[in-house]
Amino acid sequence: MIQALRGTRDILPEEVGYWQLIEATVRETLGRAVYQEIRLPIFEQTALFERGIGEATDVVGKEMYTFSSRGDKSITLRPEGTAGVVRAFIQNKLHAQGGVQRLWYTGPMFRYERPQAGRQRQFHQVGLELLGCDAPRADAEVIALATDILQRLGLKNLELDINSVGNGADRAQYRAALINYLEPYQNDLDEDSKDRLMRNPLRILDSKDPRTQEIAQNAPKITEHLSLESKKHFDTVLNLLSNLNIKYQINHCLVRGLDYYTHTAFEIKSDDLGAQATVCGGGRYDGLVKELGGPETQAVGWAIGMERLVLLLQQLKSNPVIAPELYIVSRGEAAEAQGLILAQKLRNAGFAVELDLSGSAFGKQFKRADRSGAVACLVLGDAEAESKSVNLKWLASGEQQAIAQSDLLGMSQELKVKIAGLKKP
RNA sequence: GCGGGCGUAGCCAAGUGGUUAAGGCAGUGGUUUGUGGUACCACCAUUCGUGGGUUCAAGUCCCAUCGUCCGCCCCA
Repeated sequence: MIQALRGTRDILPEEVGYWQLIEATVRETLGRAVYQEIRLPIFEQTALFERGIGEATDVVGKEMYTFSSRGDKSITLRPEGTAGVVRAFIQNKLHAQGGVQRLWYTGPMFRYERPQAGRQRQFHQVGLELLGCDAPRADAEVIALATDILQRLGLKNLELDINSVGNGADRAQYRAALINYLEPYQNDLDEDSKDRLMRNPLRILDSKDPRTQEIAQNAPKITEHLSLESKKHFDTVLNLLSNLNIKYQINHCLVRGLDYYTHTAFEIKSDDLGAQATVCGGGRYDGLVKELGGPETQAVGWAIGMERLVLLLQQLKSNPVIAPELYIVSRGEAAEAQGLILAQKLRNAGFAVELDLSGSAFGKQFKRADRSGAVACLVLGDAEAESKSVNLKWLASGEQQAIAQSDLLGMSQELKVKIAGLKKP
């Protein structure tokens, strides 16, 4: 048997209701904030990610699906969305429209990793980018939209962690201070952290190794090494969040894994997900547009992991099912033909109609009608076919009434009201 | 990439070397050939993820492989 590749998954009808709920909530919430959807290619030139995300990051270093296409061009399945949005922003000269660009996207991303709960090789994100604004209000708006979406989905037990990684100069200065602090402890650090000491010392703060954590505890904090301007930006963002009644905690160890982040970095986490706890991650990336060849453009954004959101929603509510309102039971050649026509007409009139195609005994068809969750049956046998009528049977009460087929559509308003009243919530 | 757990029908499972692989849900047929929801009856794995091996005998032990889950790592 040929099966789906490791780390990929089928999303079956029993699960897809959650996805649709998330998509509808995102579309509505972001629509109200006047963000525009953007749809982008799933693969790009490898150089886009190498330059955008950073050569030293794990994502670029060991997790990309990279291959050469005919003609030797190196292409990569996108491991995240921001680099592509920025590429499109530059290529289509969206900056020429002036003002800010508010964009969102959704779709599959690809990273070659060991699969785990909440972690696939093909996974899905919905993400948002606000380009062309350096005001702290932009950071706050973007974070508020993320918490809105999660709240409207009914999710509880979420925590917002926030930190500032400053601008390039702040970071260089902090990096030196951190290395200076860590060097005496070099031999006490875990293996990964030793490797990172020169390459990417900020990530050491994130280590889960107990001894390393102990050392990191007393490390200098980046917020103490920010320039006045950076500090002011961070404080303002925090203030604005408080004004919006958004609870946060400053996490001095929060350092995101992609190189392009500047100033604000944040994560929304859940305790109900195991090791892959981050539902939403994002931050400001003031240097990326320029780095990729565009004009100097400040920007801020985030991405939400859809699979992780689905996992949380599944703990909260059952999958919305699509039940028919009307179920058509028919038997006999003429009746079956008429049933098909009625089904089409009723569907066009706005009813959810399931047609029993089995041709089996009436008893069996009624049994299926029951299980389908339908409110009423339309029954057609030889007698009804002969008289061009139909038996309308209400399944809860068992009441039946004979109706001329030609009268059925004229009654549709009345039927809709009655069905709505009888529908199971 | 590293370490560990698991893999019996569509789903949940019992089974711990002795030969017919429990049970439940779902499904199909019947009691009921024009009327359902209940009940009862029957059917539903020559086979235990896959491939090798050990043994007189393997779902049960060993090896490999695939998948899945947990942790590391990474991140959404």
